[in-house]
Amino acid sequence: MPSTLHEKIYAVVRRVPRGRVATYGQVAMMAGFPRHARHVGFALRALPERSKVPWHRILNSRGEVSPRAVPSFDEIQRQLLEEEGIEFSPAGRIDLERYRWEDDVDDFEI
DNA sequence: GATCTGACCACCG
DNA sequence: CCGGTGGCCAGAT
Repeated sequence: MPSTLHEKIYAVVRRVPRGRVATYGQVAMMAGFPRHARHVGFALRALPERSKVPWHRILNSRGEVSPRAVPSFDEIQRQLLEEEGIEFSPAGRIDLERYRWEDDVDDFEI
């Protein structure tokens, strides 16, 4: 029975639709860990690059790409998001009001 | 098992 | 929006 913390988190992240984003805290809450936002980051960090899990759709509360240990990944993430039609502000930030994923609403976009 | 670290968040000013 | 503070907790050492 593989329901570990990571598994649950991945399960939630996997449900994030294309062209939408979610925050770490949001994912944590949906996974059933109201105050374990950091573990979401942990779980995603442990994730292999070419995983099916859309880790790039996870942003921090301010709607920007979280700084990673390896800076190059920031650009990769941004590129992936732009490919999905998500626009970045000049400051490299995303309008959460516009792109935030809510469990109820799973379609209608770009 | 104590200590440190971290892809964070809410809260306050 | 920005920066600092406290909190929360699974891994790594």
